[in-house]
Amino acid sequence: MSLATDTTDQPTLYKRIRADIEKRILTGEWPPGHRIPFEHELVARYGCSRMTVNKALSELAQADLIERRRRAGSFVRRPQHQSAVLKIADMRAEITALGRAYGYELIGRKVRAATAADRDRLGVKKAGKVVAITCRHSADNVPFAVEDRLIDLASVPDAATADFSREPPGSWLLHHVPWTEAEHTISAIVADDRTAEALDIAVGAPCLVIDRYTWRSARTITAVRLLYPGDSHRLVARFKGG
Amino acid sequence: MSLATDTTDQPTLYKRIRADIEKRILTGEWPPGHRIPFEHELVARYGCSRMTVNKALSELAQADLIERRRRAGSFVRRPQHQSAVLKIADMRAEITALGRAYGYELIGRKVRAATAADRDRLGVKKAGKVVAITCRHSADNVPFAVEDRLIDLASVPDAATADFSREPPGSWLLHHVPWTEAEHTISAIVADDRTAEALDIAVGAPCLVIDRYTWRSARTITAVRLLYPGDSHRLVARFKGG
DNA sequence: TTGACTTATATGTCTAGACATATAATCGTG
DNA sequence: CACGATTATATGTCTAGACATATAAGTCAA
Repeated sequence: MSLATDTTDQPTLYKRIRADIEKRILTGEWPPGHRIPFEHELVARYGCSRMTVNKALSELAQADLIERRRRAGSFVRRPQHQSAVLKIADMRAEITALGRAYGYELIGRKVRAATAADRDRLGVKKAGKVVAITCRHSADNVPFAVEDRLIDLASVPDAATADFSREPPGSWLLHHVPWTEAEHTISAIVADDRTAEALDIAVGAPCLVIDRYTWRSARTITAVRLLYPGDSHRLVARFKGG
Repeated sequence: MSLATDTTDQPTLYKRIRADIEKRILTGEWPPGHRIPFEHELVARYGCSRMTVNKALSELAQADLIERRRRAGSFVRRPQHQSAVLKIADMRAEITALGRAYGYELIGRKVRAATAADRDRLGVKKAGKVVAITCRHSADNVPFAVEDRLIDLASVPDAATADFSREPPGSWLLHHVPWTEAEHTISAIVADDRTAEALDIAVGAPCLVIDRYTWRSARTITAVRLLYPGDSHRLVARFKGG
């Protein structure tokens, strides 16, 4: 006998249970520290099997909204107020999503033996060959970002012969390297002469910097630095509220 | 008869299945587009019930590593190379995590009727009272960030009487507002006179800006702008690789 | 009071089924 | 050949059990 199934069962049962609990947490009805009803109580309330409420609670635990402790129960977690999910979209997707025309231009490309600076930047010890690429992304023919990239040819030999004059190296890598992990570092600088010219901004104007370091199973793939005009571009990160 | 359970079963079965598949994806053995064995095949391979492999695959789907399509099967997804999880930690936690001494200093605090600019910043229509707070966070007595915050008193009446001279408003809110959602915007500016003085940097030096807008169930709580010296501070975002 | 031992219990995982549902593939028909 | 109807099938959800395990709480002795 399911009593609390008032809402039309458009979503599935476990999703409704999850949404139900989530709502109570987000509205503050169940504040941090509050004990969620035990699984057997929810089973009784929703008139379903334990596996169903378990699935709902497990997902809430995975989303860090609740904490589950054996023998003790499930508790609303304190919000990690200041953590966020930042989505740095693919450059083309990012620009077209703004309803603007994407443009790409290769500025420089060079294959060379890795210098000490290159090795340091890629985080590799052994000497080897690398490709250094400089290019520019634009939106409606206005410079949007300049990209300065290093690809380790020991990890991605094909990059030596790839044609980056039409396809951005980021897109090319996305299609040629199966799966990667990455670390981003965000900082700010002021534009030097070269940057100012490339982005068509004033020398001394603020720039947002994203350094991305990418690897696959402990093997370095690429290191890239993206420079955005700081006053026009914005990264938006939305806290995952479920 | 479980054949492929070679590894010692320290973790649980579904976790081993998940890790197994994840490894093949991350190493590139199963590239994007590759079809994962059907559930019934995995059931046979691991000698377990369907619910167990289903749990493993569901979690991989939730992590966006695979895509599941009815009748067709489960497929390795193309890596969303450039999306990332950015963790903006609590200021105190962030600084102490760096092994540095956290310092806090209230610069200004004022309760006032919301001006048009305040309402715009908070995204509210009706006039009401707000608290405006300016403060500074430091690491080892060196300025780390300046904070400029607006709290909507209609949502958080207690903030009118809270003592922000010792406790940073961020921490106070964390303990007094049950659960919130937030949106972050990251940009770069150059320091003006006031900022330069507060952060003890040169006028014209780059600054990283984080604007955070926080609400709870469609109700505005606070809007805050954090300014970091751009060359010394870095936000690190790690791609979730599972 | 303190520490070691025991017990009760909530969660964690797993099973062997079931029916629902979306859709790829096939089959027929015009 | 093109297009609509049918069918087969993989996933999605759910059940009613089971045993494992961590641990809060209670018990008892030093």
